[in-house]
Amino acid sequence: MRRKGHHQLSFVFADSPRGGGDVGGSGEPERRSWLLHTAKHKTMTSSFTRAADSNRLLEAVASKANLAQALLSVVRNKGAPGIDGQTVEEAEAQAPHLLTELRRVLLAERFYPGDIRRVWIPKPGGGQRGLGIPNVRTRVVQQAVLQILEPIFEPTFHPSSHGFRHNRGAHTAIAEATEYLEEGFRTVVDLDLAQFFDRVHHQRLLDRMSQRVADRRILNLIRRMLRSAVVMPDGTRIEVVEGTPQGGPLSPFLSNIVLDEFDQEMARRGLRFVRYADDANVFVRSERAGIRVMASLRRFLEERLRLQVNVEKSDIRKPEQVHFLGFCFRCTDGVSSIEVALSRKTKRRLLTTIREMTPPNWGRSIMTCMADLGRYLNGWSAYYRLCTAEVASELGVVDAHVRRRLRAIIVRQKKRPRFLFRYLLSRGVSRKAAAGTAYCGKGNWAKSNRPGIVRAYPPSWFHGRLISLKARWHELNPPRVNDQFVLAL
DNA sequence: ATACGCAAATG
RNA sequence: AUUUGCGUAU
Ligand SMILES: Nc1ncnc2c1ncn2[C@H]1C[C@H](O)[C@@H](COP(=O)(O)OP(=O)(O)OP(=O)(O)O)O1
Ligand SMILES: [Mg+2]
Repeated sequence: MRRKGHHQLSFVFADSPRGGGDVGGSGEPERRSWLLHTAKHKTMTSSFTRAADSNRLLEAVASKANLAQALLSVVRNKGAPGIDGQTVEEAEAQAPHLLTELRRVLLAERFYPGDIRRVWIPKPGGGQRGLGIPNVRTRVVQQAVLQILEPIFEPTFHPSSHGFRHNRGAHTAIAEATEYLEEGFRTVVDLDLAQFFDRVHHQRLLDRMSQRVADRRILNLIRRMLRSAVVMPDGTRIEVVEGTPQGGPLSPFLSNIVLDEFDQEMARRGLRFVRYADDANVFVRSERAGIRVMASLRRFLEERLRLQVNVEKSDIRKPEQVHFLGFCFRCTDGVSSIEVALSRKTKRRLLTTIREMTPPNWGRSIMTCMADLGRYLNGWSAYYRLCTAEVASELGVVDAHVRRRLRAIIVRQKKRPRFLFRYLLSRGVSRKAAAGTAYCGKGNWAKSNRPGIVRAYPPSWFHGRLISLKARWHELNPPRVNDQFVLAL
């Protein structure tokens, strides 16, 4: 029962103000420097109210420096406006006024968070994800709370929790998972929660926070923000009894507080696990153990934490079958070493985005296409660089595929076979090879692989103009020599 | 070393 | 929210 409302989608991701009427260049960099300046005294504020048992945490949250810092990061994120329509640019323009106003209203405990705007975006695996976009000013408050509470909770979170945390991420998570597999725990209990953020239990969360946070005013503030009603794209207003908005800067942190209880329980049972947000992988030695662990952990989650397990995503899997953070694992028989490989979904998605970014009917110049592709492939390889060397060698065929897609564009841009023939000659291809490409009588895709065009655009031509996934892997994986890292430049 | 900006990825 | 890569500047 999907509703219309897709037209609002573009609004959410509407990029910042390229076409906007910012005429007077006056003050644009000025107010930014004002923000930077007032955000500077961060060290002072955090020193006197760092302790969790402090009764004056709200003063720390509402300090000018902290609010300025919070506004800066909200502005940097360039998010969409909330239900009050205020954009991040407007908020930045009114920064001095906004900050004093927020400070006043927060300290008086009269901050009104306003409703949350619901926006539907498509999920990668099909279905729709309901984002909750709070007002910009509310996002600033959430960010301000985050900056104060995070240092308090962060040190007590479990080391096997890697999602949304400082100095942790997918790479540390995969590293830890690989360790467990190498130790011989080669059955994976993969647990994913259903609609995780939407089902966070408010009272449970606040109770757990109250064990560490003495200042009740902070808890009341968070409670009020959690209870914000949601306004659907069609205007219907819905009261909220559970969940934390997917789009609030504080939400990921709150979700870690909720699932920290789960981490402690798994640790208490002596389980080896890696958790990233609502995706938990538990490593056991046998399938029998896996079945037992799956059942008991599921009971714990559903009965104690009141969270529902997503039965479609959750299962007991062999390392080759898992899809964890985009990776899967390969156990070479006998040897203890584990290969980190691209999961099937990841491979498929890589190829489809390459295909989408290189349409045969590309209208602009081939160089802009290669620039776009380069940006994408560069970021892609930065993330997937931690796959093992064996996998990296397979990336060579992807590179070749990319080159062929680009050659197909070049071929098509020459419209007629005769033009292509002459163009190939001009690039120094022999008459025979040029004719074999231009007049082969096949389609552009077939032509893109023929010797004529390949000789006009050989791999060496692409070298330096377009990044190669395989080459990037070798650049990014630090070449190690005798326990010493060598850095060029 | 710090900070800003762009990009990719995970959830 | 976090991470990583690149660029710029002090
Ligand atoms: N684009 C996003 N913006 C903000 N939060 C997100 C985003 N994607 C994921 N999250 C957060 C909210 C989700 O509840 C949580 C877990 O993600 P995910 O498992 O993919 O979806 P889900 O748990 O909400 O639904 P599902 O039932 O499909 O598992 O991560
Ligand atoms: Mg989930």
